[in-house]
Amino acid sequence: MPSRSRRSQTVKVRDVAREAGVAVGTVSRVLNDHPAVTRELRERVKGAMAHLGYEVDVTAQSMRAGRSRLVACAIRDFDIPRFALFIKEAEAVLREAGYTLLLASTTNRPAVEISLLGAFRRRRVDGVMMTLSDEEHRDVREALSEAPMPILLIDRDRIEALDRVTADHRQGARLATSHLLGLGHRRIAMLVGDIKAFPSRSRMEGFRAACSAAGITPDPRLLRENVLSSEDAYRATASLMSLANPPTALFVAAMDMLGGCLRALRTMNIAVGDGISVVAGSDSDLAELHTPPITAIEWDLAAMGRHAATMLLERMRGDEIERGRGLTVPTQLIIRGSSQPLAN
Amino acid sequence: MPSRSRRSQTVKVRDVAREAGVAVGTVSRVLNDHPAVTRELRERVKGAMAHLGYEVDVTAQSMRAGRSRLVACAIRDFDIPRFALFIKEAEAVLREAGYTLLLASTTNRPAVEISLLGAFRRRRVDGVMMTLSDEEHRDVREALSEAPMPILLIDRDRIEALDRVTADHRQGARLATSHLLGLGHRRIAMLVGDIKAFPSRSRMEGFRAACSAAGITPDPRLLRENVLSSEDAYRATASLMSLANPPTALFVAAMDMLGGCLRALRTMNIAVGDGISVVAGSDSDLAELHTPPITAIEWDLAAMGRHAATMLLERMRGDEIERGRGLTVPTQLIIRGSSQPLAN
DNA sequence: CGGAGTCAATGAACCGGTTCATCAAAAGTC
DNA sequence: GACTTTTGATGAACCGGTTCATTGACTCCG
Repeated sequence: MPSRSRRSQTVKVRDVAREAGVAVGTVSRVLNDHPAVTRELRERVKGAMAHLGYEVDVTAQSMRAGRSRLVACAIRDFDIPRFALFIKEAEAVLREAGYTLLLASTTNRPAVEISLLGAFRRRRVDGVMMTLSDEEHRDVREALSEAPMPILLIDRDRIEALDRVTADHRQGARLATSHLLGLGHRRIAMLVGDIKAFPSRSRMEGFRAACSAAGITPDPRLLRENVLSSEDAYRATASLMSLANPPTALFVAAMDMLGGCLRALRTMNIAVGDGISVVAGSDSDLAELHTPPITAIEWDLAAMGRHAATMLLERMRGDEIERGRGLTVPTQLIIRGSSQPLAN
Repeated sequence: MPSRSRRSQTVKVRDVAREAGVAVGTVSRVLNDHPAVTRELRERVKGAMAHLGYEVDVTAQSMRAGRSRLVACAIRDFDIPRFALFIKEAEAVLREAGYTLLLASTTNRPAVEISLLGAFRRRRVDGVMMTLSDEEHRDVREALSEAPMPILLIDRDRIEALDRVTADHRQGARLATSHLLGLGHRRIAMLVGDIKAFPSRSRMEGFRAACSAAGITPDPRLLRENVLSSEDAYRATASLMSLANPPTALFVAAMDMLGGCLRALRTMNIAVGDGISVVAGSDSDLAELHTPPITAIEWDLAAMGRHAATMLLERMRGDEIERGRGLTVPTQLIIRGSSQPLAN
């Protein structure tokens, strides 16, 4: 059937009403399961709908209702493998509740974040889950405060007015660092991502907390920030291992950067575990199946996705809830062969 | 500013028109860059918009225009890491063209696929990119043929009327199999996913083609279909290696299944390369950085995403193009240490 | 039996844009 | 200078649902 003719002959509430011999308002009531319709009419209307092959136009519903049943998710970059778990679970919860997920990537740029917020607003999106490249950015904060729909932050914590779901990166980094210190390491290098964002910031805090608890002052030359890609991790690792006094342990604290780090060590012929201890900031098949397997920090991203969607749904429902609720999922350290006692 | 009061005082075209002292039609023209507006009025209207903080309501536009500027992407399961690359690139191309991406997962079930098509239609989605669990499924085919918007298939090839973007899995599998045969292997086990879907089907074809070219008849006990998760791969590998006459080479031809396979081999203390040769159906950090590194098939998923989005955009534009265009990206074999000559 | 109250059903108005028939003014033509 | 054509601007009608004031029928109660 050619689409042109279909379009012109789509069935509307009026047609259903005529077919069933009722008013359009009654058809609308049936569509929305309004109780004030007699069983008989309800059946008749449903029969007419089935007979004519009627389908509601969600656009028209949205326009009148002022809500779209769309929820947007904007994250830095959704080719981060484990992050897909978050999205998957969130989508499942949202779809269950009748919402459809809109996806966009911010590429970690404030300007994109702001323009996306505008696009979501123009689409009358009912709720937003997102990360932010810089929580202190003036224009971003302004755009957030002007947004008419609820916004939930993913792994960000600095904007008190907004709900958020975070992982306890501070704790994870503290565990990892203490573990390495307990093995005798003193020269521990750390690779983190954008220090303006909560995850890297709190990992750094955890690292420093563990160091100072052990009475150690970290060597600033061993701390590398802004490691945002696997290539960055490669370069940072190569640079660290070329120092006159290289680290004895490497804490690759950013997500999904382990590959670049291991690649550099392999290129330089440095044995993991033996030549240098390695701890990864997030778990993966790679960490688990590497030789030796890599000690890693782990947390439940699927649960984060579920919680995020659930909290956002509550907020969209307009329940009277205090502003800026936070939920934190715990992190844990999985100790494997890549972290070894310091030789001699 | 409380959101309730905002909602009631949103600025509309009427307000802009009044402020600028023009008709609503003129405001609409300015919004849509219609040429028949004098520079002076255009400026005045834009000034009024800026002054009042006007923002179009995309919902209202969609309703009148009959199109939503939404494109839906539905795939089996978007926690397949490398697949995220496809989505990322597709989203970038679509956003550039003014479209927003809707995301949903089909969980590989025909019923879900059909219901999603309904949901997309009700939302007046302008185009769809999707995978299918079973291209021969009657109800799915019917739902596809009744869809009023263009649909592009991702890595599926059986529905002639629809555009498609595929990878040359047949070639990849042929290369991998020939490589193993060339190393002397005769008992080659193969793990594939759902044989009803194009990727697994064509991988199997490539495998058989390579075997028969070498005059070899594959042992059916070594062919395991329906390996859909890492756990399935674990079980299949364990079962294969427990055979009285186990394979000497393992072709893990499904995407992202390598982890489960390697886990099983490690549990059973079978050395990769030495005890058994392994070839992976898709590349990954794990394949590259494993000891020994894993020979793998590789193709450009980012390019697939770009092509898919571009082809769909052309189709949505209504260009007069022949139906059912297909684009295939090549596959190649990256030979690494996990595939070794058969001992003795 | 009359009046209040309940309930189902009605259909016009509305949501916020776009479209298009219509018109006035300016430009072009002879 | 009169007539045609072009161009810019107008605003009512429309897209396809939902909402709500109104109506008519029926129930309840004194």
